[in-house]
Amino acid sequence: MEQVTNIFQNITEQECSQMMRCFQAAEKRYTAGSVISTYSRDSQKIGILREGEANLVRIHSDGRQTILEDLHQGDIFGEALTFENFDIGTMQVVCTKNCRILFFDYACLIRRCQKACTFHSQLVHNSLQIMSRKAVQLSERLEILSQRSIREKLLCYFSILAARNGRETFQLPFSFSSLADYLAVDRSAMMRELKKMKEEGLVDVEKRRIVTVFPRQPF
Amino acid sequence: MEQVTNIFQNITEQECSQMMRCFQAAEKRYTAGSVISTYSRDSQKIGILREGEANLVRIHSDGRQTILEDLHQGDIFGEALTFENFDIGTMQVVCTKNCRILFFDYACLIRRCQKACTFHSQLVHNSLQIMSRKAVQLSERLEILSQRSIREKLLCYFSILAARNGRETFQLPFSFSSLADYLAVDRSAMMRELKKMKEEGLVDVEKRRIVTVFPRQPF
DNA sequence: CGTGTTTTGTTGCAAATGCAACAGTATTAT
DNA sequence: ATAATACTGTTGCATTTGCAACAAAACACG
Repeated sequence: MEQVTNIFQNITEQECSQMMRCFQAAEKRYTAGSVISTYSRDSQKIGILREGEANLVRIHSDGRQTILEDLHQGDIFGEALTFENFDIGTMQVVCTKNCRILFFDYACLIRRCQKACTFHSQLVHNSLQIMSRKAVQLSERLEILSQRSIREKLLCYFSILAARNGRETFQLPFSFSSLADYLAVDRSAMMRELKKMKEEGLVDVEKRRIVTVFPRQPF
Repeated sequence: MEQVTNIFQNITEQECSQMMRCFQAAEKRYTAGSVISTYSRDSQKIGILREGEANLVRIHSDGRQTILEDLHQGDIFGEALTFENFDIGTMQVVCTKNCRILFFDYACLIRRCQKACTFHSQLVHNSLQIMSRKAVQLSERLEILSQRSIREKLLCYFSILAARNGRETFQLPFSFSSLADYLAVDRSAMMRELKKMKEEGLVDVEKRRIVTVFPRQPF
């Protein structure tokens, strides 16, 4: 089974452009830092991030704002998908890099158009896939953050990476500083703990190459 | 705009039963503790939790298992939705309470059936809604768990509840013990911090009724 | 090549947190 | 009504963690 990363996956270039006409899709460009606000009351648009990066943020009453999701290439977003039963106006999509975004009517996605495009169910399938993968990714990070200690967080994350790589050796996908952010812990405290773990022979770290030495299950 | 909590929302009883015949849907019952494992290779089923509670868990190679999602009434799940591009076999749905689950073919959801039911797009809409709400809920919890201190976690969660309720007073949706679990902190440490916050006049707590006293923005 | 910037590695110290344990209260079941 | 169970509130203590600060190393770039 193939991984769906793009909402247009398994839809040919030709079908795609046909569909875009059919959907009256429009592509827009945004510069880093700008806010996407094309939400009109009568026609709900959904956006597809073709290029760049953006955040879905909530603006709190006290002025603080928190990032609800970070959107990457291929992600879909829109009032119709996330803003429902939230105070619109408290939610925004903010570009963190220059973005290219494709908009089309949400109604087109869930309903077959008049021309009854055959690839329509593929589109729905892809949307569901993208959204469910996101849920799993979020749950994974939640699982890590709900560990109590730095050591447990590291081990939890490492075991996920190891599993993903199919062996007990793997490459860290980012710097130790970012790792600390990802685990939501203090960097120096994390380094200290990592050192201890090395000394105890739990892991082997050289550069960003990690070798986990998990104790065998006794059973 | 109405909140979608049920995949059959805005679909009449009659349409629903018609659709169920059309989909060859089948309802099954599971007792608390049992594992749902009706995933066959050729026909991908999705499940709808009509009653009860269940967890989507991953079984790690070291025997540990972690909860990826907890499923409640109205949630949808299935290999087609979450298990793709994961090692099936490492993922299970485990009932935590007695459950009533409705199964039908995933293909039916994304593709119109032969009889071209008109309420089909409503079904797709509902599915997308349920899944996107889940993503927002998960992000919300992530936002909370990425706070560094117990105090920050409490305040973050409280401000979400307050915003949700539209005022600075609200009711805790669960016990303090569960709250500690939700925030992934030690219960006694949380009680201690809560007491301090009361003493400092930051919050007012009586039973499960919380009144937040956030300092006014200066500007 | 040199220079400015980011990342890594360390440490002392104060504060926050988890753990264990216990008693009192509320809630539920029998 | 009574027993059993779950929840609340509290405390002492050891440990972990965050914070601040600094130096060395690695990297980026003109």
